[in-house]
Amino acid sequence: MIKLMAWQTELTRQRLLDAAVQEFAEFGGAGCRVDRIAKRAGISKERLYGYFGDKEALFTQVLRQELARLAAAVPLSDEQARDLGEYAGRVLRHHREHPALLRLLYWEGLERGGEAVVDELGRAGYYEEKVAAVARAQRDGYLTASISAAELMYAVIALAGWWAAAPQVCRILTGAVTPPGGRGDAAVPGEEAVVAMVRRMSVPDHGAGAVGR
Amino acid sequence: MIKLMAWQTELTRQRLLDAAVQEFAEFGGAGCRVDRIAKRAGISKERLYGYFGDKEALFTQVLRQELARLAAAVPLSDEQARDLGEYAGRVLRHHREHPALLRLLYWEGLERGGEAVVDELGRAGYYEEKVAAVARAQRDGYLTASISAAELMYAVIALAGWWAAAPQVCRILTGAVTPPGGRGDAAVPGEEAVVAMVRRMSVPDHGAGAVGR
DNA sequence: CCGAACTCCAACTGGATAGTTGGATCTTGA
DNA sequence: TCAAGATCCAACTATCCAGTTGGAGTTCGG
Repeated sequence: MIKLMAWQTELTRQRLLDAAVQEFAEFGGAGCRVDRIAKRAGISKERLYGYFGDKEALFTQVLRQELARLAAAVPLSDEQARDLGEYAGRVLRHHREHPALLRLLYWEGLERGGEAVVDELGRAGYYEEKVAAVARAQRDGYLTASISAAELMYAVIALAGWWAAAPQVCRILTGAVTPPGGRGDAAVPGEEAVVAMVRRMSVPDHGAGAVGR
Repeated sequence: MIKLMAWQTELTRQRLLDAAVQEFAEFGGAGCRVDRIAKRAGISKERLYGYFGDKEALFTQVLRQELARLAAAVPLSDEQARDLGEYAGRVLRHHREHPALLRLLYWEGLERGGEAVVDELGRAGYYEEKVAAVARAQRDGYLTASISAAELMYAVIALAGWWAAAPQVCRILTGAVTPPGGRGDAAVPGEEAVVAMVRRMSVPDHGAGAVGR
């Protein structure tokens, strides 16, 4: 008989995981503190080690779970791929609502980007699907063929998410210099602007484009 | 009489600073190790503390010096602002040749992005100049006016530099999944693609645009 | 009610690391 | 040749932090 896990164990585990996501997103792998995670979760450190083994394993777990979810978070059907700008807008909105995941992605990139990364094959699937959808939209004349599908996806992701990687530059760019000891807010680029930029860059080259008509 | 600094002191200092740039770029503020910096520089740790005080001060120094240089690195005259794509290409090339500085920028963004940042006012100047140049190019009809100058600059910087923030995603996007224990290379987007994307998004809206003709 | 598993907590260990110190050696200007 | 300051180096201290342990309280199934 399999143990039925009555009790709160699943909840406890989840609380720890959630706290870890927040902590890692805020401080990264090198800057985070196990004690802080436990305190944040309201769970004893002993439990954390009981469930996850060690900090490294917990980090890996967090990355695997959250970044796979992130890659799959904003779907892209063939239909939708015909207006990449709209898609970029949705990606931007998603990131704005879940900035922690975006930061997680960047920590992973800076701290471990050189090595093979957690669940690389699995995550690759999500991106491949989207690139393929874009390629089909190009083939059918809804998007320019003068830029590769992968590079169009690159542009979408970069434009929709760069602000979280360098918020200080965004603040400077928009002229919102942080004055007293105030915590400068995110300074996300305007959604309409991102939508417009991606549309303009991806629109078919001339004549009877099918997009928008 | 001012002390003339004969001796190698300036060189010693510079070696330490250079090593610190490399170390910080590689590991960030939380992950770097003072001993490693000293060893990398071939200078004793004692000297490092003699010159810079402590790790925090050294980090601040590195950020101030290198990131101000980075902001000023790729100039943008009014003339050049008329072809933003070409400018994006230059920025990309610069980043590709000095990836350490780009990583420095991202570490700063992730670790300290929320707070007011080193030399924010000084650095703002460099960006303001460029935004202003773009705005003039828009006013004169060389670039679309449908996207704000600041947001166009945002796009240029994001497209030219995002790859270093999330190299793992770039690797996945381009299908170059890291196989053995191999250190996956940077997977920088193609320069022509970036140039093309920025040109397409910034081209004047219709009719007698002055660009490229 | 009992035992097993869950939980807490505080104290502890061990290793890594920031920063210091003292003494030896070398460089340079006078 | 001398003094001052630059450099090295190895050892040292103090702290921080990951991970462990033991004991006590709690909650469930039976």
